[in-house]
Amino acid sequence: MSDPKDYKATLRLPQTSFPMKANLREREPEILATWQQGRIYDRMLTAAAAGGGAPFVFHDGPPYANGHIHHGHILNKVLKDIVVKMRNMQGRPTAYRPGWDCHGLPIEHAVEKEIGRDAARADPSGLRKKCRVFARKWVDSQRAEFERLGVFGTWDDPYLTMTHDYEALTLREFGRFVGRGAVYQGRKPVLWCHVCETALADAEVEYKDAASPSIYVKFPFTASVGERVPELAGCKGAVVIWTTTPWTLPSNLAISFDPDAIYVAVEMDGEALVVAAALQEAFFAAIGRPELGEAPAIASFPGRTLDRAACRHPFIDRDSLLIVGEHVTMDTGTGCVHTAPGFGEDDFIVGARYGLEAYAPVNAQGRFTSEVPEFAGRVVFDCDDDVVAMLKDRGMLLGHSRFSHAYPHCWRSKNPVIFRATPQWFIGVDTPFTPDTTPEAPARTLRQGAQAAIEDVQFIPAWGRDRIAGMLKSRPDWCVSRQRHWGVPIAAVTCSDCGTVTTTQELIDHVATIFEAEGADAWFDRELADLLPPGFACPSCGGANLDKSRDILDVWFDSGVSYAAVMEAAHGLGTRTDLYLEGSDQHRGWFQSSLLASVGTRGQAPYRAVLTHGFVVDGTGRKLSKSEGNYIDPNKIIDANGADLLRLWTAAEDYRDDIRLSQEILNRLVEAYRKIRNTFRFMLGVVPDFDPDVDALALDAMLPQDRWALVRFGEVVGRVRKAYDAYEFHAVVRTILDFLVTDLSAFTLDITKDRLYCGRPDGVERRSAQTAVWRILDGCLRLMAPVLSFTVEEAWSHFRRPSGAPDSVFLARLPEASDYPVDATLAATMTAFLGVRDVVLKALEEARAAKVIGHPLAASVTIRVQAGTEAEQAARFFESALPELFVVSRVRLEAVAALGVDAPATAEVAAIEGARCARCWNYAESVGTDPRHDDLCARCADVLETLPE
RNA sequence: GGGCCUGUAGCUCAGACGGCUAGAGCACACGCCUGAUAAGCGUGGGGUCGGCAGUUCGAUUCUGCCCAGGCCCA
Repeated sequence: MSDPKDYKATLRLPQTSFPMKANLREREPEILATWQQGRIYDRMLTAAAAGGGAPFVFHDGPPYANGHIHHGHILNKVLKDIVVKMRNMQGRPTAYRPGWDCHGLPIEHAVEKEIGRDAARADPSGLRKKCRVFARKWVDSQRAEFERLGVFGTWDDPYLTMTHDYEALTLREFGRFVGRGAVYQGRKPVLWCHVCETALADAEVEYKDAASPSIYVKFPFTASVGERVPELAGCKGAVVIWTTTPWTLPSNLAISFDPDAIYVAVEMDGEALVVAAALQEAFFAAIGRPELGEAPAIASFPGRTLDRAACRHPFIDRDSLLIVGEHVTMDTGTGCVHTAPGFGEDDFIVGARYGLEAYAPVNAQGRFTSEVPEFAGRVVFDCDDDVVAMLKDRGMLLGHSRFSHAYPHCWRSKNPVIFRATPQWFIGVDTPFTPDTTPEAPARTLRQGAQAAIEDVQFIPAWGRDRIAGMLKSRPDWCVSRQRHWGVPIAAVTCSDCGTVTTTQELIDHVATIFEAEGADAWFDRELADLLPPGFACPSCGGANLDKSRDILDVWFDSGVSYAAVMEAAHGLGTRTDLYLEGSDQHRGWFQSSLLASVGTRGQAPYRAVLTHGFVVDGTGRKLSKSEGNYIDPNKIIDANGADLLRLWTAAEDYRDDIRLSQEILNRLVEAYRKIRNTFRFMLGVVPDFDPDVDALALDAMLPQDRWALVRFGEVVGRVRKAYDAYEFHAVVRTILDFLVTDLSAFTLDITKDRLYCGRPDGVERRSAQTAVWRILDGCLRLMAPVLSFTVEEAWSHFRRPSGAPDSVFLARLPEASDYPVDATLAATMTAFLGVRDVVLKALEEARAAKVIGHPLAASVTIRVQAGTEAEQAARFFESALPELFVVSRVRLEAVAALGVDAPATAEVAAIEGARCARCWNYAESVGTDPRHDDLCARCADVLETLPE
């Protein structure tokens, strides 16, 4: 007789070339290369289309082509990729054409820094060419980073908002708004540096502490005040405002009140002063009359009472309208807010509601124009003291001090900036119109149209609709012009004879045609005469002395028309896409600009569904920032653990809320990843000699416990598919992981080891287990492919597939629940049985603790169940398999009339007597009964006889 | 300050017309195994369901306020 160890060679122990160590850092790039060489993305689309399923139209929101990608990009792109792969694997061909937003200030800013401001100003065309190169560089960089994540798409043919055709289309879409009369030229306050003589973007200002004058000013009542508030009829008095910019007082057109707040009129020195009740005390203290802080009011009324009444301007011969606005706050001042629509954003918005003009008698150098004769020609900041003096002379000044606060300064000149109303182009949201595409529809405004359109959109999560609706409700007209160079120029001309500024759809279409051939650079490079339609003249005076407009379009307009540029124009995929998927900041950004662009021209939303995800935050829920030290470099994660870990992270977290990222979370995910990988590996290891075409057993030939595994997996498949359809990827991961851990690793795979290792290689017992494992592995791989793309593809390449199965998992379909048996009776029996099993496992643990046994195969178990219960029925059903199901050597089952405990069963564990089979390690009475193998059980002896030497 | 949203064990997630001792996986502790081995199996501990009020016979689940955090505005 030989050494017992030799029997190991007679077992079918797990064997696979799929390595335990993932080493994704090296392996993922190899897999990427095979995808590229095999054109797997293209073939995936073809395979999906083969089933005749309806295409799913998905449209990528373009990231900004500047800088390396960060976690937010990763989250977003991987979510999109999961959608694309999942849909294709459902048989719905889903193309993914990534895009980039290429125009705009940040790039222009960066290039300007590089070449210097003077050079940029002197040669806009040269600046644009450098911007184009800069954007292209980052497109290439980000593309490589996105591809490394395993994201499928037409990376060799992305859409860029700076290509000729895109620029032309952007302008044409703008022309459609012009054509229907929705575009007007108006004025709007923008941040302005009077030293640089230029408009600034928010990103170009720095806030620094500065001391400003702080003054309280009286605006005397007109008779209208007494008409609204009877107590004040015929009474001498004034509304009191507070400001830190005295120079804006000549431009005051109104005073804003909080409509709901209570205001009081308090007598001081024979005069009624109106301030907010909440600020009465602070106000009188500030002007040195604290004794009036709690003085009784002559009158008390909500702000709305004074709506559209008027006061007199303190030193100019005109009225100041009393209005209400929600921007009024009660933290400082008097609650009565000085409103100069030409010099403040809030002022402008609230003023527009009352039809007040953006009055701004200040030129580009920051000097008053002749409209303000007292100060004409002087820089506004230098006039503060004189304004104060003038107020004092007229008895309109109530208090004067210095006030230190954060004030915006120009990033370049370091001078304080002002808001200044400048000419801009607007798309009116309250102008009624009829969309081009549905001329028969009744006219309505862009606002109304957009509000109606989102009713027909599915929002995931549902509150997205409320959020957009809230913004639509209060949004002002869309200011679409910018005083910049890097963008799509607004094709407009100024008549040097009469000063009229003109743009028409005809002009725009003509220019757009030139852009198609030469790009928007043509506007800068060519003479105006070359750009105009033949015979074009000033529509106002007929003059031909025209100048080019130097404004460009808001980049949100560029990306807002991407649905038209990409889906309609390029792919012919119709005017409405199935899904937009972006971060929740895009409710104000791209979701809204796209909505307005589409509703304004086509009368409908550009999307059928909008999915939003939250932002990436750290382990405690705070935003990530490099200065806070809570930033984890994504490249380090990829280097250490592979892109699949980031894909798993993306999928495993519930993106509807903010998504947390921390080292602990990554560590947990690494554990989960290992579990998944090891389980795949084990399953691959037990089926290397299983040919699904010839070795698979029919369901009724399988052992019931194996059949149950398929029933159970069918439930998992159903749940996972439902989760995919609802875009609940964290439920996908959770469902699969729980199944893998609980049902497979700890049960099915554990209990079938004996049959898989020791059973006759082609015997029914072994083939039954292999059939279950093979089918579950096959299904699991396909289910997980959209998430763990690299790992699954790797596993798939080590997996023995049926003949004719595709070589890439992405050419396969997701499994369907109907691929697996449904057997409610078997499922219920197993559920009852698992209750009994828990009792046995606990008893085994106690026996282990008491040193009665070590390995469970050394145990003999006696279980008692109550007669007539589900537990008895289940135990009887599995009676012959009980040792296997408990992984013990012997089980005695007894049914008793009364169990006496509140449990489905009781169990007693004893150390087993007898001999242990040297091959399968079971203690069996049959050991030694076969004379040819005196150290083996009967089963193993039989098996050994059938094995070739 | 406003709009929208979030807050259940160390981590990721379930849950509930308001009603039994609030669940799972991981992590942790202890133990077993050494024929999934930089693996595998078992058992166990752990939560005043962000806080405070209110409605109710009863609230983690409904309402209000507060605190913490996020996005977008201001």
